[in-house]
Parts: sequence; structure tokens; C-alpha cells
Amino acid sequence: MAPSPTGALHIGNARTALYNYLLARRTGGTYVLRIEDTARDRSRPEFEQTIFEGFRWLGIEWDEGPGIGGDYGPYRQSERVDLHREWLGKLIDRGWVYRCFCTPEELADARKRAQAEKRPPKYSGKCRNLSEAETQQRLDAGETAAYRFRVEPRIVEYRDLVLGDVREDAGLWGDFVICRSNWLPVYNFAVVIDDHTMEITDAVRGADHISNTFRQIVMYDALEIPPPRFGHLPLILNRKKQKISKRDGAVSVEEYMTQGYLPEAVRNFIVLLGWNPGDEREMFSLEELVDEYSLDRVSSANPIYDIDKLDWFNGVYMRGMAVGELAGRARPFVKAAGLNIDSSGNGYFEQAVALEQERVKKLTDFGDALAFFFQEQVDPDMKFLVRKRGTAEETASALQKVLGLVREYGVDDVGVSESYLRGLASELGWKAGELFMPIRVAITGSRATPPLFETMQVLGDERVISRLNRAIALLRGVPSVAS
RNA sequence: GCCCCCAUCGUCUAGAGGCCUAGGACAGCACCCUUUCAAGGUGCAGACAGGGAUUCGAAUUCCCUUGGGGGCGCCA
Repeated sequence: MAPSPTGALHIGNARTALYNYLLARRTGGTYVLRIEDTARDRSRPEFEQTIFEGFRWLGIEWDEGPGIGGDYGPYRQSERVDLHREWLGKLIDRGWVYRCFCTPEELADARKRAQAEKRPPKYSGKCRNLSEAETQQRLDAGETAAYRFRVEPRIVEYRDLVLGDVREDAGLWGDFVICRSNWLPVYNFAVVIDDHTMEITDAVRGADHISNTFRQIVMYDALEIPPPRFGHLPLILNRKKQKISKRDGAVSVEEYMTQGYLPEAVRNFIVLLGWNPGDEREMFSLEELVDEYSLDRVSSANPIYDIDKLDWFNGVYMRGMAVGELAGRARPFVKAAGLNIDSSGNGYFEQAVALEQERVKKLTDFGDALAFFFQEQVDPDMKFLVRKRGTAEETASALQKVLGLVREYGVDDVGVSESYLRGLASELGWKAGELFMPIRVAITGSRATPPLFETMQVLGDERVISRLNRAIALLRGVPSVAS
């Protein structure tokens, strides 16, 4: 895997990395991470860090690479330029390369003109046949010149690991730059040298590299070295069938982290974007993926990613998790939401999490879902506090009775609470729900909560009593008194 | 404009000539369960882009059209 540190870790790059990782693990190979930072102006070290963190979060560990080392370092392209220059020399010696004095401005102009006239924007070959003497003379005069690869007309073909046999006519290309006039190699050339010298056997990357691949093959041939196997993964598209961009919401792994997604869910979701096991299973642990994964089950059409499915995966993983584990993962998110969870008693947080476990989709949802457990008081909405089609006073007096029962029997035993509250409902001649809803709203402030008796049990006598008191006061229009 | 890749429900996909009146999952809808919300259960709806060709027979093979994506940098 060879990401460029020019931005956050994109979901598409994460998928490519995952596929590479699975492939390496499955075949007992070595997974190599190389940083492609030859664009010195766009590459930033902090992006490198985010990318590493993203990989690790997803459980993708590399065998060789920055921070780990290995026998084929260095693992940053920018640290390998001496090697690139050395191989450039071989190409020069064999007559595959010439100096080009055209300035970037000239080239951009030519390109623009070609576009306007609907001609293919191909290099004119202006400097291709400059004599050695003239080249030397202009160099001596202080002109700068890039190195261009001399493309000979031919059909380039190879067998793609996912696409099958593909071919392109190199006669259509025009000579391309492989080394800038400042002596820094261009990515496409550096990749060839790096893949070869690092003994890369399989290069699996995004389909946007297909046309690079043809050019790379031509360079391999010129150098008389064997190319690796290539595989190209269809690009992930957004709902509008465009390449995903920042405007599409969460596209970086970092965003999924902060939005409360579980790495196992994200991983499971992205692995299925273009791959399937051939049967109807769709929940996979990393280990299972390593066992099952194969490139020939990768589809060749562009998938569109649908966040709803990710939400579903996330919910499934959250529900399947042990409460203690889930509570641990939720903790930082709940704190970030401003809930004071540290001062509450032993196990209170875990109990609350347990009650909400099957009601949330993301870790961030706990902030809202758990709020009433930790607030000093809740603010019941009068509209829902009063019994349906009933009066405030009538509801207040019912809650007064509830209060009496709670004081007498407590809320510790779910079965006991249920029986005395159901008893009260029938005594009042109310349907159970008509009594339960006002209680629910009184003690939680919300209409959507976990089951009432369990909720009361976790809240405990003290909170329940105080909240009932407040609700009664509210219903009767008297200022609330702390109890 | 030129080149390359691709094309099954809204989305992810199964399907490699008869097992297909096209299967599963998400989303949607309905019902059940139920003290609310979820979760769960059951069911409904929903696709082979179009046209040719090959074949006894095509979602599956071939061609064309259309549509989508990618590339055409002294970016990666």
C-alpha cells in the first residue's frame, strides 16, 4: 500500500489498504507500506500521522514501513531519490530518455489549445530530436530541462488481477516526463523503481491508476526488469455517482472515528464495497476476512456507498458487544457530550449503557440517550406529561399516588414496581400505558426511553422521587421544590 | 475530443447457457410483539439500460447504442 500524505485517509484508500492487507495475510505475504511523497509541496507530515492512525484503527497493520523498518527501506519515496536517479541513469544510457526544455507554461498553453480544439492533449515532441550538442549548449547556458521518456509505438497489455486482460495503444500517448527539471523524480517513475527494488510482487490500487500502469509497464520493459502483478479496484462513488469528495459528508476514516462508528463496523462495511464471499453471509471479523478474502471475488463495477448500511452494521456490532466493552468505548463520547459520569455510583454508567444498548446506532448517540441519567433534574414537556385526553390535576394526583408507592416499596425490584404500578392503573381505571407515559416523562423528560421499570431501577429511589415531586409541582403550577 | 474500464431492485450484491415466474442484505411500507422508543418476527413492494446476433434455450456469450466512471500534468 502506498498512500500519499496529501490529505486525510480517504474511505477509498482505506478500502484499498484493507484489500491489500487481507491479500497479504491470506497468501502469507508481506504487507509493505510506502509513503508516496514525491509531491513535496502537497505532502505534509501530519497527514502521514492521520493515515497511520486510520490504518491502525481499522486493524490494518503493516509488516514493513515507516516506524517499523524492514529490509527494503527507506519507506518514504522522498528518501529514495538517489535510487531513482541511479535508475534514471540506466534509462539515459540506453537512450530511452531525453532532456526537454519546454517550460511548464508553454506546456500548459499547448494543452489548453489542444483541449479547445478538441484534440488529444499530447506532448508535441518538440525537444525529442534535439541534438546532443544543442542540448548541452542550452544546459550550459543555464536553461533547465526535465527528463522525458521516449515512447515507442506499441500495444501495451497485461492481465489485471481484477479486470482481466487489458490493453492500450502507446502510440497515442506522447513522451512523458519522468524526472522534473529540479531533479526530483515524478511519481510514476519512482513507483517503478521502488516496486522493483523493494521486490513488490502484487500492486493493488484504485482504478484511477490504470493508465499509469500502462506507462509503468513500458518503463519496466525499457529497464528490462519484470513488473509486479497489477490489480485495479473500481472507485467508490457517491449517491450522485461521482467520485466521493469532502462535500459528501464523512469520507475520511477520521470522521467516522469521531462520529462514533466502530472500527469493526466500518471495516465490515467497506470490505463489502466491491467484494463478497459468494454466499449470503455479511458479518465478518478480521480473522474471517483473512480466511475468506480473494481478489477474484472483487467486482469490477464502481460501488456507491450508502451510509444507511454502515449505520446498520454499526448498530449490529454495538448490540453484539459485551456491556462493559461498549461502556468503555462510549465513555469518551459521553464525556465529550458534557455528561458528568464520573461522580455517579459504582456501575451506574454501565447499567445505563446496557439499557440504551439496543437503542443507539452510534457511540455519539449515547450523549443524548444517556443525558437524563446524569442530569440533576429533567424538564418534562407539559404536553406529554399530562395523561392523554386527561387534565393536569388528575395526572398530578395519579403521580402523587405513584410517589407514595415508590416511597413505600422502592424501585429496586422490577417485578414489584410493575405489579404496584399496574395495580394503580387498574385502580384508577386507566390503561397501563396511560399511567406509564406520564411517569416516564416525569422521570426522564422524554417520551422515548428504555422500558420504564428498568429505567426506574437504574435511576434509583432518590432520583425517581425527586423527579416525581418536581413533575407534580409543575402540573399544579407551583414552583418546584427540591426534595 | 481521444483512450481505458464498467453496466442485475433506490443502495451493496448473488448469478459464470437451462437450477431464475432472478436469491440475500440495507433502506421503504404493512402487520405481529409491546408501557414508549428500539430490537426482534412475518409479509409486501422493488432490478437483468436499449437493440441486434449466436443458441432448442441468454441476466449469463458476441456486436452496436446509450449511460456512468477513470485517464490524457515538470500531481499522486
